[in-house]
Amino acid sequence: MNNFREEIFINKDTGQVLSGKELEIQYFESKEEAHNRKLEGLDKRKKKEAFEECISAMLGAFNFTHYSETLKLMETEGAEVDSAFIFRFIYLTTFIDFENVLRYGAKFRGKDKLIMEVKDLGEVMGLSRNHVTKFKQKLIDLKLISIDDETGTMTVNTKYCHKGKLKNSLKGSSIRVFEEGVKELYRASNSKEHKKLGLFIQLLPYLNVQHNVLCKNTEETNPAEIKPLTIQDICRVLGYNVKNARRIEKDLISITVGGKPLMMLHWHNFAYMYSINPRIFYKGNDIESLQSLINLFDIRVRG
DNA sequence: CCTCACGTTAGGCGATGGCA
DNA sequence: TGCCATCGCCTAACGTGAGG
Repeated sequence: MNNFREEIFINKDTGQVLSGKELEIQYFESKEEAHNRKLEGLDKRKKKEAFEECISAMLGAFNFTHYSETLKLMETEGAEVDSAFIFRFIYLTTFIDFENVLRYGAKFRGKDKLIMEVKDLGEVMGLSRNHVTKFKQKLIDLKLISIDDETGTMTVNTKYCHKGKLKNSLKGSSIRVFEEGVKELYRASNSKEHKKLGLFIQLLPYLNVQHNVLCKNTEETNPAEIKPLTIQDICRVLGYNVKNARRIEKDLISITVGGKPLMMLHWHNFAYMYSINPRIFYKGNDIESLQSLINLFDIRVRG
Protein backbone atom coordinates (compact mmCIF):
# COMPACT_ATOMS: atom_id res chain seq x y z
CA MET A 1 0.00 0.00 0.00
CA ASN A 2 2.87 2.34 0.77
CA ASN A 3 3.98 1.92 -2.81
CA PHE A 4 0.53 2.88 -4.05
CA ARG A 5 0.60 6.13 -2.14
CA GLU A 6 3.88 7.14 -3.70
CA GLU A 7 2.92 6.15 -7.25
CA ILE A 8 2.00 8.83 -9.76
CA PHE A 9 -1.31 8.56 -11.63
CA ILE A 10 -2.41 10.45 -14.73
CA ASN A 11 -6.05 11.00 -15.62
CA LYS A 12 -6.34 10.14 -19.33
CA ASP A 13 -9.30 12.44 -19.90
CA THR A 14 -8.13 15.56 -18.09
CA GLY A 15 -4.39 15.07 -18.04
CA GLN A 16 -4.41 15.75 -14.28
CA VAL A 17 -1.41 14.31 -12.41
CA LEU A 18 -2.01 12.98 -8.88
CA SER A 19 -0.10 10.87 -6.39
CA GLY A 20 -1.72 7.76 -4.95
CA LYS A 21 -1.99 9.54 -1.62
CA GLU A 22 -3.85 12.47 -3.18
CA LEU A 23 -6.07 10.04 -5.04
CA GLU A 24 -6.92 8.28 -1.80
CA ILE A 25 -7.88 11.58 -0.15
CA GLN A 26 -10.00 12.56 -3.14
CA TYR A 27 -11.82 9.22 -3.02
CA PHE A 28 -12.76 9.55 0.62
CA GLU A 29 -13.71 13.20 0.23
CA SER A 30 -16.09 12.42 -2.61
CA LYS A 31 -17.56 9.57 -0.61
CA GLU A 32 -18.13 11.89 2.31
CA GLU A 33 -19.64 14.50 0.00
CA ALA A 34 -22.06 11.98 -1.41
CA HIS A 35 -22.98 10.93 2.09
CA ASN A 36 -23.55 14.55 3.10
CA ARG A 37 -25.65 15.14 0.02
CA LYS A 38 -27.79 12.17 0.94
CA LEU A 39 -28.21 13.52 4.46
CA GLU A 40 -29.02 16.96 3.10
CA GLY A 41 -31.65 15.49 0.78
CA LEU A 42 -33.22 13.59 3.64
CA ASP A 43 -33.15 16.69 5.76
CA LYS A 44 -34.81 18.71 3.01
CA ARG A 45 -37.56 16.14 2.60
CA LYS A 46 -38.10 15.97 6.33
CA LYS A 47 -38.31 19.74 6.51
CA LYS A 48 -40.85 19.79 3.68
CA GLU A 49 -43.00 17.21 5.40
CA ALA A 50 -42.70 19.05 8.69
CA PHE A 51 -43.68 22.24 6.89
CA GLU A 52 -46.85 20.72 5.43
CA GLU A 53 -47.75 19.36 8.85
CA CYS A 54 -47.06 22.67 10.56
CA ILE A 55 -49.02 24.67 8.06
CA SER A 56 -52.08 22.43 8.38
CA ALA A 57 -51.86 22.50 12.16
CA MET A 58 -51.58 26.28 12.26
CA LEU A 59 -53.93 27.31 9.51
CA GLY A 60 -56.06 24.29 8.67
CA ALA A 61 -56.88 22.77 5.32
CA PHE A 62 -56.14 24.59 2.08
CA ASN A 63 -56.30 24.22 -1.66
CA PHE A 64 -54.07 25.62 -4.36
CA THR A 65 -55.85 28.25 -6.41
CA HIS A 66 -54.39 29.00 -9.83
CA TYR A 67 -55.14 32.65 -9.61
CA SER A 68 -53.84 33.80 -12.97
CA GLU A 69 -56.36 31.53 -14.70
CA THR A 70 -59.07 32.67 -12.31
CA LEU A 71 -58.29 36.33 -12.93
CA LYS A 72 -58.31 35.80 -16.70
CA LEU A 73 -62.04 35.19 -16.33
CA MET A 74 -62.50 38.89 -15.65
CA GLU A 75 -61.30 39.64 -19.17
CA THR A 76 -63.72 37.20 -20.79
CA GLU A 77 -65.71 39.05 -23.41
CA GLY A 78 -69.39 39.35 -22.53
CA ALA A 79 -69.13 37.25 -19.38
CA GLU A 80 -69.33 40.21 -17.01
CA VAL A 81 -67.15 38.61 -14.38
CA ASP A 82 -66.46 41.07 -11.58
CA SER A 83 -64.43 40.71 -8.43
CA ALA A 84 -67.56 39.81 -6.43
CA PHE A 85 -68.09 36.79 -8.68
CA ILE A 86 -64.42 35.83 -8.33
CA PHE A 87 -64.66 35.93 -4.56
CA ARG A 88 -67.85 33.81 -4.58
CA PHE A 89 -66.16 31.28 -6.80
CA ILE A 90 -63.09 31.15 -4.53
CA TYR A 91 -65.43 30.57 -1.60
CA LEU A 92 -67.18 27.75 -3.43
CA THR A 93 -63.85 26.07 -4.19
CA THR A 94 -63.09 25.79 -0.48
CA PHE A 95 -65.59 22.92 -0.50
CA ILE A 96 -63.63 20.68 -2.90
CA ASP A 97 -62.13 17.32 -1.97
CA PHE A 98 -58.98 15.77 -3.45
CA GLU A 99 -60.90 14.87 -6.62
CA ASN A 100 -62.18 18.46 -7.02
CA VAL A 101 -65.70 17.26 -6.17
CA LEU A 102 -67.73 19.72 -4.11
CA ARG A 103 -68.72 18.34 -0.72
CA TYR A 104 -71.08 19.73 1.83
CA GLY A 105 -72.61 18.66 5.14
CA ALA A 106 -71.53 16.61 8.11
CA LYS A 107 -70.43 12.99 8.26
CA PHE A 108 -73.35 10.63 8.23
CA ARG A 109 -73.01 7.50 10.39
CA GLY A 110 -69.26 7.63 10.02
CA LYS A 111 -69.51 7.44 6.24
CA ASP A 112 -68.04 9.91 3.78
CA LYS A 113 -69.12 13.48 3.80
CA LEU A 114 -72.17 14.30 1.76
CA ILE A 115 -71.92 15.42 -1.82
CA MET A 116 -72.91 19.00 -2.58
CA GLU A 117 -75.75 18.87 -5.07
CA VAL A 118 -76.89 21.63 -7.38
CA LYS A 119 -79.89 22.29 -5.18
CA ASP A 120 -77.58 22.95 -2.22
CA LEU A 121 -76.02 25.95 -3.96
CA GLY A 122 -78.60 28.33 -2.56
CA GLU A 123 -77.91 27.28 1.01
CA VAL A 124 -74.14 27.27 0.54
CA MET A 125 -73.92 30.64 -1.18
CA GLY A 126 -76.57 32.39 0.90
CA LEU A 127 -77.59 34.68 -1.97
CA SER A 128 -81.08 35.53 -3.12
CA ARG A 129 -82.78 32.97 -5.36
CA ASN A 130 -82.39 35.12 -8.44
CA HIS A 131 -78.74 35.48 -7.80
CA VAL A 132 -78.11 31.82 -7.13
CA THR A 133 -79.55 30.83 -10.52
CA LYS A 134 -77.47 33.47 -12.26
CA PHE A 135 -74.38 32.44 -10.36
CA LYS A 136 -74.96 28.79 -11.23
CA GLN A 137 -75.52 29.61 -14.91
CA LYS A 138 -72.31 31.59 -15.06
CA LEU A 139 -70.35 28.74 -13.45
CA ILE A 140 -71.63 26.39 -16.13
CA ASP A 141 -71.22 28.80 -19.06
CA LEU A 142 -67.62 29.57 -18.14
CA LYS A 143 -66.92 25.84 -17.56
CA LEU A 144 -65.85 26.48 -13.98
CA ILE A 145 -67.82 23.47 -12.79
CA SER A 146 -69.24 20.41 -14.49
CA ILE A 147 -72.40 18.73 -13.28
CA ASP A 148 -73.10 15.02 -13.36
CA ASP A 149 -76.75 14.91 -14.40
CA GLU A 150 -77.40 11.52 -12.79
CA THR A 151 -75.95 12.12 -9.34
CA GLY A 152 -76.09 15.92 -9.18
CA THR A 153 -72.38 15.91 -8.29
CA MET A 154 -70.49 19.10 -9.09
CA THR A 155 -66.80 19.03 -10.00
CA VAL A 156 -64.64 22.15 -10.12
CA ASN A 157 -62.45 22.56 -13.22
CA THR A 158 -58.86 21.68 -12.22
CA LYS A 159 -57.69 24.59 -14.35
CA TYR A 160 -58.70 26.89 -11.50
CA CYS A 161 -57.79 25.02 -8.34
CA HIS A 162 -56.93 21.68 -6.82
CA LYS A 163 -56.07 20.07 -3.53
CA GLY A 164 -52.88 18.15 -2.87
CA LYS A 165 -49.42 18.36 -4.41
CA LEU A 166 -48.52 21.38 -6.51
CA LYS A 167 -46.94 20.77 -9.90
CA ASN A 168 -43.79 22.78 -10.63
CA SER A 169 -45.35 24.26 -13.75
CA LEU A 170 -48.02 25.94 -11.63
CA LYS A 171 -45.73 27.32 -8.95
CA GLY A 172 -45.53 30.87 -10.25
CA SER A 173 -49.27 31.43 -10.45
CA SER A 174 -50.77 29.45 -7.58
CA ILE A 175 -51.40 30.18 -3.95
CA ARG A 176 -52.61 28.34 -0.89
CA VAL A 177 -56.15 29.40 -0.06
CA PHE A 178 -57.08 28.44 3.47
CA GLU A 179 -60.58 27.06 3.69
CA GLU A 180 -61.48 28.23 7.18
CA GLY A 181 -60.23 31.77 6.59
CA VAL A 182 -62.18 32.22 3.38
CA LYS A 183 -65.33 30.66 4.85
CA GLU A 184 -65.08 32.98 7.80
CA LEU A 185 -64.76 35.98 5.49
CA TYR A 186 -67.74 34.86 3.46
CA ARG A 187 -69.93 34.17 6.47
CA ALA A 188 -69.13 37.53 8.02
CA SER A 189 -69.90 39.55 4.90
CA ASN A 190 -73.01 40.40 2.93
CA SER A 191 -73.26 40.10 -0.81
CA LYS A 192 -72.49 43.75 -1.40
CA GLU A 193 -69.16 43.36 0.32
CA HIS A 194 -68.10 40.47 -1.91
CA LYS A 195 -66.81 42.87 -4.49
CA LYS A 196 -64.36 44.39 -2.05
CA LEU A 197 -63.22 40.98 -0.87
CA GLY A 198 -62.63 39.94 -4.47
CA LEU A 199 -60.16 42.79 -4.81
CA PHE A 200 -57.70 40.82 -2.72
CA ILE A 201 -57.72 38.08 -5.36
CA GLN A 202 -56.72 40.72 -7.90
CA LEU A 203 -53.76 41.62 -5.71
CA LEU A 204 -52.42 38.04 -5.47
CA PRO A 205 -50.11 38.37 -8.50
CA TYR A 206 -48.24 41.01 -6.51
CA LEU A 207 -47.85 39.02 -3.32
CA ASN A 208 -44.25 38.32 -2.31
CA VAL A 209 -43.56 34.62 -2.16
CA GLN A 210 -41.97 34.65 1.27
CA HIS A 211 -43.10 37.76 3.11
CA ASN A 212 -46.73 38.23 2.01
CA VAL A 213 -45.96 41.83 1.13
CA LEU A 214 -47.51 43.43 -1.94
CA CYS A 215 -44.60 44.26 -4.22
CA LYS A 216 -43.26 44.48 -7.76
CA ASN A 217 -40.67 41.69 -7.48
CA THR A 218 -42.63 38.84 -5.95
CA GLU A 219 -39.88 36.21 -6.20
CA GLU A 220 -37.35 38.26 -4.22
CA THR A 221 -36.70 36.79 -0.78
CA ASN A 222 -34.09 39.30 0.40
CA PRO A 223 -36.13 41.90 2.31
CA ALA A 224 -33.71 44.69 1.39
CA GLU A 225 -34.36 44.16 -2.33
CA ILE A 226 -38.15 44.07 -2.24
CA LYS A 227 -39.92 46.89 -4.07
CA PRO A 228 -43.28 47.39 -2.33
CA LEU A 229 -46.41 48.58 -4.14
CA THR A 230 -47.65 52.01 -3.16
CA ILE A 231 -51.35 52.61 -2.56
CA GLN A 232 -51.39 54.41 -5.92
CA ASP A 233 -50.02 51.27 -7.60
CA ILE A 234 -52.71 49.24 -5.86
CA CYS A 235 -55.39 51.63 -7.16
CA ARG A 236 -54.10 51.18 -10.69
CA VAL A 237 -54.08 47.38 -10.33
CA LEU A 238 -57.65 47.42 -9.08
CA GLY A 239 -58.87 50.00 -11.59
CA TYR A 240 -59.71 52.72 -9.10
CA ASN A 241 -59.17 56.40 -9.49
CA VAL A 242 -55.80 57.21 -7.90
CA LYS A 243 -57.34 60.38 -6.49
CA ASN A 244 -59.27 58.28 -3.97
CA ALA A 245 -56.23 56.30 -2.92
CA ARG A 246 -56.50 56.97 0.78
CA ARG A 247 -60.15 56.02 0.92
CA ILE A 248 -59.51 52.75 -0.91
CA GLU A 249 -56.70 52.10 1.55
CA LYS A 250 -59.00 52.70 4.47
CA ASP A 251 -61.67 50.44 2.97
CA LEU A 252 -59.21 47.60 2.39
CA ILE A 253 -57.49 47.86 5.75
CA SER A 254 -60.72 47.90 7.72
CA ILE A 255 -61.66 44.38 6.54
CA THR A 256 -61.10 41.74 9.22
CA VAL A 257 -61.14 37.95 9.59
CA GLY A 258 -62.23 36.86 13.04
CA GLY A 259 -61.30 40.26 14.41
CA LYS A 260 -57.83 40.14 12.81
CA PRO A 261 -56.92 42.38 9.87
CA LEU A 262 -56.85 40.94 6.37
CA MET A 263 -54.43 43.59 5.19
CA MET A 264 -51.86 45.51 7.18
CA LEU A 265 -50.14 48.80 6.56
CA HIS A 266 -46.50 49.24 7.54
CA TRP A 267 -45.16 52.71 7.65
CA HIS A 268 -41.66 54.10 7.92
CA ASN A 269 -40.43 57.60 7.10
CA PHE A 270 -43.28 58.37 4.73
CA ALA A 271 -42.82 55.05 2.90
CA TYR A 272 -45.81 52.73 2.98
CA MET A 273 -45.95 48.98 2.57
CA TYR A 274 -48.89 46.60 2.59
CA SER A 275 -49.03 42.96 3.64
CA ILE A 276 -51.74 40.31 3.52
CA ASN A 277 -52.81 38.02 6.35
CA PRO A 278 -51.31 34.56 5.74
CA ARG A 279 -54.36 32.99 7.40
CA ILE A 280 -56.11 33.49 4.07
CA PHE A 281 -53.41 33.44 1.39
CA TYR A 282 -49.83 32.16 1.56
CA LYS A 283 -47.47 31.23 -1.26
CA GLY A 284 -44.18 30.50 0.46
CA ASN A 285 -42.56 27.50 2.13
CA ASP A 286 -40.61 28.90 5.04
CA ILE A 287 -42.03 27.93 8.39
CA GLU A 288 -40.15 30.53 10.40
CA SER A 289 -41.15 33.52 8.33
CA LEU A 290 -44.72 32.17 8.23
CA GLN A 291 -44.81 31.87 12.01
CA SER A 292 -43.60 35.44 12.49
CA LEU A 293 -46.09 36.67 9.90
CA ILE A 294 -48.93 34.96 11.74
CA ASN A 295 -47.72 36.45 15.01
CA LEU A 296 -47.64 39.90 13.47
CA PHE A 297 -51.25 39.64 12.35
CA ASP A 298 -52.37 38.17 15.67
CA ILE A 299 -51.12 41.09 17.75
CA ARG A 300 -54.08 42.57 19.49
CA VAL A 301 -54.76 45.96 18.00
CA ARG A 302 -56.19 48.54 20.34
CA GLY A 303 -58.50 51.02 18.76
C1' DC B 1 -50.35 65.20 -1.71
C1' DC B 2 -54.43 64.94 1.93
C1' DT B 3 -59.60 65.15 4.02
C1' DC B 4 -64.38 66.03 3.97
C1' DA B 5 -69.09 66.68 2.30
C1' DC B 6 -72.14 65.98 -1.21
C1' DG B 7 -74.36 63.96 -5.31
C1' DT B 8 -74.82 60.35 -8.59
C1' DT B 9 -74.50 55.62 -9.89
C1' DA B 10 -75.30 50.93 -9.80
C1' DG B 11 -75.65 46.40 -7.50
C1' DG B 12 -78.57 43.58 -4.72
C1' DC B 13 -82.99 42.46 -2.70
C1' DG B 14 -87.77 41.24 -2.46
C1' DA B 15 -92.22 41.63 -4.67
C1' DT B 16 -94.77 40.88 -8.65
C1' DG B 17 -96.65 38.72 -12.54
C1' DG B 18 -96.30 35.89 -16.79
C1' DC B 19 -95.62 31.28 -18.41
C1' DA B 20 -95.23 26.18 -18.70
C1' DT C 1 -96.40 25.04 -8.41
C1' DG C 2 -91.94 26.11 -9.85
C1' DC C 3 -89.14 29.00 -12.75
C1' DC C 4 -87.64 33.23 -14.51
C1' DA C 5 -87.59 38.12 -16.06
C1' DT C 6 -88.69 42.69 -14.61
C1' DC C 7 -89.54 46.67 -11.55
C1' DG C 8 -88.85 49.88 -7.78
C1' DC C 9 -86.49 50.79 -3.60
C1' DC C 10 -82.48 51.01 -0.70
C1' DT C 11 -77.82 51.77 0.22
C1' DA C 12 -72.76 51.19 -0.57
C1' DA C 13 -69.64 52.59 -3.61
C1' DC C 14 -67.42 55.88 -6.24
C1' DG C 15 -66.39 60.43 -8.38
C1' DT C 16 -66.14 65.42 -7.81
C1' DG C 17 -64.82 69.69 -6.11
C1' DA C 18 -63.59 72.72 -2.31
C1' DG C 19 -60.22 73.66 0.91
C1' DG C 20 -55.95 72.70 3.43
